[in-house]
Amino acid sequence: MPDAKPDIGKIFHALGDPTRRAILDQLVAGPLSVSRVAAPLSITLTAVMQHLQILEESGLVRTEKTGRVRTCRIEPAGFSVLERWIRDHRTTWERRLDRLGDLLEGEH
Amino acid sequence: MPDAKPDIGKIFHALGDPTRRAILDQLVAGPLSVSRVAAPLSITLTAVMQHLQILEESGLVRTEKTGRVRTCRIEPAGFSVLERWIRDHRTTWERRLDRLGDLLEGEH
DNA sequence: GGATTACTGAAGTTTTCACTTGACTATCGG
DNA sequence: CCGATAGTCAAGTGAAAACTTCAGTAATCC
Repeated sequence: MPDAKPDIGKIFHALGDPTRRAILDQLVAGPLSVSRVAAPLSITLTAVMQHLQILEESGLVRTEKTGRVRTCRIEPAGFSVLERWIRDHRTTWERRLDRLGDLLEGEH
Repeated sequence: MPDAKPDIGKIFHALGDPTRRAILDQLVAGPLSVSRVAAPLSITLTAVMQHLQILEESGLVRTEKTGRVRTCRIEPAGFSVLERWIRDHRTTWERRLDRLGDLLEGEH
């Protein structure tokens, strides 16, 4: 099972860590092998793999192994989930703020 | 100091916890006192306060005490920071995907 | 003013997280 | 085939996170 169901909690948790955000920033420039992802980070390869696993489980990254090298790339679908969550929540409270606005306007 | 500087790491961390997302969902319907926020959650008032503090430090929520009751409300500015982060990152990798598309097109 | 309400503060506990070490497996190059 | 390369597995460590309990304090109610 390559990636899991889109769970907004996992996505936020994944993005909560600065190292994982740094990994994403690297991958934005194009797919990379695990060692290449690890190179600029001052932590062990193992730690990087653990981060990649969390990113993959969140649906933000997809990885694929060919031969002995595992290639990691951004999974845009994961970000769509995130975007949708924010859009939904924002419109909800904007509606609420609008109602509040109407209320205040009716007051004077 | 009511709220801190917008730190995307703090925001993601705050949103990573299901209880805190539940609190936000409540506040979307309008401002509430701490006890009212705590009522539907099966944890202690103290725990709720700790969550509220994290939410406030992330800039997603603003609280204000009048008399003996502290009122909590959503802080839309916090969400703007989040929105901007996503938009920025999304456009970055969309540009990358476009370049990739051009590349493939030029190949055959 | 005494009880109640609404929160606050300071511990202490348990779980989860980020990270390491060290041993191990599976390719690839010569 | 042999050695280097690329990644994987299984524990273990230390610190941070999410809770709890319990003892305050400060407003409000009667």
